Amino acid sequence: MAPMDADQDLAAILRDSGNRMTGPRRRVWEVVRLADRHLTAEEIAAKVHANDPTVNLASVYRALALFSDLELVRESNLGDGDAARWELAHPDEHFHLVCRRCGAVDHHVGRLVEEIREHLAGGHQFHAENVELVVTGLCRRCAAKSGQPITH
Amino acid sequence: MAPMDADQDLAAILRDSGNRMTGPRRRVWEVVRLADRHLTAEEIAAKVHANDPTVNLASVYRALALFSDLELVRESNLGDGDAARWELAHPDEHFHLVCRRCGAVDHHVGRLVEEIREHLAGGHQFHAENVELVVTGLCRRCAAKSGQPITH
DNA sequence: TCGCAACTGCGAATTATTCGCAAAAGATTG
DNA sequence: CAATCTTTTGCGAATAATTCGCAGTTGCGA
Repeated sequence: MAPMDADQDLAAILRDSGNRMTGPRRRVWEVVRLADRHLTAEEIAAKVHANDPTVNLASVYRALALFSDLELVRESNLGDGDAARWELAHPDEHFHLVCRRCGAVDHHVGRLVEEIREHLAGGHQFHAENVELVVTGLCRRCAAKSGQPITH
Repeated sequence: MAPMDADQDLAAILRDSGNRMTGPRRRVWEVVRLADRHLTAEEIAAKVHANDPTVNLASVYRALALFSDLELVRESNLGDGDAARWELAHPDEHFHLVCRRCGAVDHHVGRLVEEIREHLAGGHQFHAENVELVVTGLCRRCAAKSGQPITH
């Protein structure tokens, strides 16, 4: 998908939802779309600034909130309590493996989330919309050297 | 379990882990132990204040952090991004159903979390310690009156 | 090209949580 | 049961992520 197509797509989605295509939104969209992993708002802002240093952090937050409403991106709070992360809202359901020692976040695509949805669909008096599954523990590398002091 | 027993238990656990039994800790423990649902730090502090208004909010946070280390309580971030909630770390695995409209949090005990653990135990290069599953959507009551404006 | 609502940058406000520090209180020992 | 040593507390200030208010700017339909 060439950049311009993605631009056109975004412009169309925005227009159809009564919003405008703007510089900050285009820049944020580029960054999130090309990211290979979760990014915090600060990280996104930093990458945006590489192209256009005039874009404000508040506008990054506003763009992300809008994209989230439009279900273009997905916000997750990965348990560490601190900063939220954003990623492209691709259709594959997945969950996150967060290493409590080194902080690495691994995506894991599989049927698990679907199974949870199915489980909930049967009999539960709850209309599930969003399933957020975060597993914390030790990644392979950190499990290997377990016992050593934690250095962040 | 009479209050004094729980006190004794807490005192023993604290002593064995090289910590001291103190007034603030006892009060926070009482509140969390008797709570029938998740509480935020502010809510816990308010209930603690009913018994002893001199206990500081910072001490509530410190007590909760300690209890969390000792695996007496469990902290969850229920996706809304804002304040964390605490609950007793009972052995039943469970997950949370959060209504995005009225904010109600429902506990759900079942085999689901165990199944997730089993799923992860097989073949994944990750040592899972904590599974946090938060499902957001609409509770029965709110799903019924869906379409009406959201009033928090 | 005009006009106006939508959007932005800026800086200040909010809110949950943590920190530093001096004073207070538990445990331990004599 | 007093002395002491260490942990813990209360307090208020510091942090940090996110949001808000507002005046100025900009996208875009007419």
